Amino acid sequence: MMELTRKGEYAIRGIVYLASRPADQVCLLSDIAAAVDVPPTFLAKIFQQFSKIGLVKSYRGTGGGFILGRPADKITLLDVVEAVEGPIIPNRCVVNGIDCDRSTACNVHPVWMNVQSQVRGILGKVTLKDLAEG
Amino acid sequence: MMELTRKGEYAIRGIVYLASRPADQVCLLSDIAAAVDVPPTFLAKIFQQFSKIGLVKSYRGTGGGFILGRPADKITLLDVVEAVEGPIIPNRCVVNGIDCDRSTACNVHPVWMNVQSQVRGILGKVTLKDLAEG
DNA sequence: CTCAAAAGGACTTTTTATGTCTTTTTAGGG
DNA sequence: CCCTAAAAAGACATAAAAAGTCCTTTTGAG
Ligand code: SF4
Ligand code: SF4
Repeated sequence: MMELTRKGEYAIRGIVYLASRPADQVCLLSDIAAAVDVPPTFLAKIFQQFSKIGLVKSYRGTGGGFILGRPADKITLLDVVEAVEGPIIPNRCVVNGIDCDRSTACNVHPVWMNVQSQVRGILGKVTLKDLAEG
Repeated sequence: MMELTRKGEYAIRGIVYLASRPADQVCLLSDIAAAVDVPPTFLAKIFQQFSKIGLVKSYRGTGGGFILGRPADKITLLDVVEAVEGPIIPNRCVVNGIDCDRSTACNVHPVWMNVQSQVRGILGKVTLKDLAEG
């Protein structure tokens, strides 16, 4: 259970690679895709999602490509994962507001809240800078 | 991401209910299913899985049903979840032996190992006894 | 022998994951 | 202004997993 999808794995590989390049250098999607071994059309979709929420900045047309949307130490693994996979939700009932009718009396509920909190804590402390360097 | 499937949720509800009953009382699957609001045929499959690995003990024929396979404080939430959902695997590369060719040089890899370890730690410390009582 | 209950296996349906393809927009350079 | 490069957008296509149903078989008590 709890398995990251390929989309998530590809997303991480792609943006970590981008973070490993000189910060001011615009990278072609096709180059990134080749470097991290991901189908280019699929990676394109992923980077479109990144672009919408500002994780990367895109330039169109000749000489276009991608750069990070902010410094690598200001983007966490949690940002990246949640961008493409949605929020970290170990169980439906941890979604704010939308909880099952049992949640008040349920002893399992707090366990999932705890899992969510711990996982978010771990992923939120790792930045692209950490991942791109050694 | 990391969402428990319905099967997992149903599994927990079912076995927690069983743990809340007197330990020596054989419970009908149909009663459990009704009590926790799960399709009986689906819950049957789940309890068959439990039975195979000894989480519950089953009795067939007239007067048959299910009881826990061992005391409620010796069954953890991790046991239950892994029984029906398989091992806790945040990413493919954390499976022992089966790792991607990048794993040695990959900085993300240890993060997933950490996530796996934390989640297993949390779920492994919660027993059915904890969940069945208050 | 009969009835009750779980076990097993074959199916079906729905949803999610994993892509591809085509067209459109944007931008730079001659 | 035109041509070309590159990302954005949207419509598909295919495959796999999730979620459940149905039918038959085994087992056991009375
Ligand atoms: S029964 Fe408990 S753990 Fe399950 S969805 Fe409801 S509140 Fe959450
Ligand atoms: S690239 Fe790193 S995180 Fe991704 S599967 Fe390989 S070892 Fe794991």
